[in-house]
Amino acid sequence: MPDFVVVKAPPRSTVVIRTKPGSVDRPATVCINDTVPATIRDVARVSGVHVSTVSRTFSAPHLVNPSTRARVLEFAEQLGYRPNRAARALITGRTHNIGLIVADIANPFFPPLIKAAESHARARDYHVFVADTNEDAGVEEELVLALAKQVDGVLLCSPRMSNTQIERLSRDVPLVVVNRPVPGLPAVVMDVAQGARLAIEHLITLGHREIALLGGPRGSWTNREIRRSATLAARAAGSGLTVLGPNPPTEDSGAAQAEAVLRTGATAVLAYNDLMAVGLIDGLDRLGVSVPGQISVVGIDDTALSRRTRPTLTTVATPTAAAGRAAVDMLLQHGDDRRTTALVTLQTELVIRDSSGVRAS
Amino acid sequence: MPDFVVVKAPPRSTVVIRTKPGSVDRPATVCINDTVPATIRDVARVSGVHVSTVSRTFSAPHLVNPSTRARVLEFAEQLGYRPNRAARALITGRTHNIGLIVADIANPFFPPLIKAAESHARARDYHVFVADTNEDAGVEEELVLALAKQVDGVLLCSPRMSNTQIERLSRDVPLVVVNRPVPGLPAVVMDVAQGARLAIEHLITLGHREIALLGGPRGSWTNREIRRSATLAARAAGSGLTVLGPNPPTEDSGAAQAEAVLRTGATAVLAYNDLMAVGLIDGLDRLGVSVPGQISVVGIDDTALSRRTRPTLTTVATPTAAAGRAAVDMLLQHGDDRRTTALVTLQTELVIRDSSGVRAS
DNA sequence: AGTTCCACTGCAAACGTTTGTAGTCGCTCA
DNA sequence: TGAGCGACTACAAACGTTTGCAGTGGAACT
Repeated sequence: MPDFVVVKAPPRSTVVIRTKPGSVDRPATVCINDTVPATIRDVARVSGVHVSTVSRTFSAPHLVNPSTRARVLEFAEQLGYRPNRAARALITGRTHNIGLIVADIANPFFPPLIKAAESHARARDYHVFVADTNEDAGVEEELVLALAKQVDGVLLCSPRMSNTQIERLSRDVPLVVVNRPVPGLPAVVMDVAQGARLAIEHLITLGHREIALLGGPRGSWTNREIRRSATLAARAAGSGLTVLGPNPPTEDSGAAQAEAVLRTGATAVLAYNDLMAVGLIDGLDRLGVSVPGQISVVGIDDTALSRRTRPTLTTVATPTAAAGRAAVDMLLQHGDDRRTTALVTLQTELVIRDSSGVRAS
Repeated sequence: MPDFVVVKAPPRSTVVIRTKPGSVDRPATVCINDTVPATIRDVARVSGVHVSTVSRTFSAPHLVNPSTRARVLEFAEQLGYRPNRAARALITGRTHNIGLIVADIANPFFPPLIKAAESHARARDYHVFVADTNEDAGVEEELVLALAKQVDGVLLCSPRMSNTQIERLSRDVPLVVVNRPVPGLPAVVMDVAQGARLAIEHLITLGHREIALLGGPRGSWTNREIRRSATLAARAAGSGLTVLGPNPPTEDSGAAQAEAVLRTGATAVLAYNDLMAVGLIDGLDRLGVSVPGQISVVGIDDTALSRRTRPTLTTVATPTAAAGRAAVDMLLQHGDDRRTTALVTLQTELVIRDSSGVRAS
């Protein structure tokens, strides 16, 4: 039973009056301050122990006597004490923050990834900075540098930078790359090659012999993979594949390519992502071309969109949430041992819906 | 012309050798360390000035001699020096970070808001923590508390907490609330009342006399506003309005309410948000009810979805990006003067698309 | 020549933590 | 009885900055 009370009162400082002459080193009245947050020092004063003991109560509980610990915790609770992570970071060098850099938050591919990464990180007591580069490599670099001192690592999602740039940055801060393998760095990628192959095979099974590939952005590794794999799969089946692009990975861009797609004479199209596929369907619709009646369209990513369009979209499902979680895990593991490299490849699968159909004769 | 050179070499510490006996206090050879980041102290040593001068070079340039400043900047550049924001925060009390707490990142309402807020904040040299509460008030509170020490303020988007809770939290950290007015706190809200009125009037103009309101989540201020305003508008026109709910603001929930909507006998529905509207349309479709043939459906938010559904969705457009920017502005203004209160109300407008039509006779 | 002022720079304390080292105390064991 | 040990706690330095204060030298004014 502590022989002092906790009251509310205005000014800074925890120690106010000593009523009992006996307790010289512990205040009899404690002043909870409403405006200035309590520090470890306040807790120490009130509970009559040294700050280091309070510190250990939180960061190494097994080193402090259970009864002392209980008392400290009680006062910490009463004072509303919360450790200052910035101060802790200053001395330990670990911030318990991570950075998450994406090309475009509004692109429906990313929110599930962000959500999964954030909740996974928080479950491990990490907070997440989210930043948007607007598909700009320069912004990407600046952002990593700006965040470097505030985080224990950065998740670089679908970066548009060069490998060299990325490697250089990785000397300033641990990096995990998502959606692209970078030699010497941990990365998590989706097996889009497999997905693209499945998509092409699906279209060929439906009788299509001339297929168009609606390409994505220039810097994208995913784009190159899709192209490589689709070309191979088409050739293996003796079908033609016409590649269009590079194009920005947006809905508008997909719509704008509708005429170009028609000119290729293809009866089926594989698009770089759902967004472009949806745009393309709209564009074709405006030209009076029906999907899948006259042309089949397949997307990639299986974003929330794909179930909502009419016709619903056949697409390659990429496990974005799993990728977010995996990336966080790799970052937190590799925090110290930065030399370790690993490449996690996540499987993709084809989701057949209504936008692909048998070739019109 | 500085009489020392900059070379690459492995170990910590900037000062290595003095070749010229004359320059006792400035190193002749400088060791750029690849693994440990340069501190203000390294820059000071190399440029032969005190740390405080280096500090001022960055935080109060007008106080340092232009030529000194130039030299310091040059060496800072060469050493790759970047100020440590955590250390700066520790002493200034300002972190240059803000927190952004949303109910569900994957809800298409939020990404545009997050994107706008992040880019607006970054333009002002602030970084943004994004966190997701999964629509849980408890998580909300915990998150604000956890973030409090690391940020200069928090944007609370569509909070599910009680006003009392929010007010209590606002004593720990400056808060700006989005999508809900809280007495005594700065907030930015959308004029959904106006939007709901416009929607109801639109439906009435189309001949509908029995309208259903598909309500949203319990804690939502927006939900109450919509209900209040829709009721008023319907009554003014002598029409009936049946309110359903509360419901979770999700697509599934909208679909699940399809039968309940039919039972009300309404020929038109106003939904709490686009997500529910889209779900409802699906649900009705599954029951063989056509939209807008038999029932008209109007959403709220004008998310990216609404243009992509078939039929495209008539909906109330809320300026989410503008709300994000406004909230950031208010937070950054009110940082010091927390007593100031302000309520920014953003206009909404009705976007008429294909999901609403004249009442079937 | 002396005074005042200004522009600039150095000094040192502070911010809230962590952590290596050095006690102190009471036990156990020989 | 005294050495040794284990459990606990105090001390103090450190992390990388900012900032009030004091000091310096020189220019301008009287």
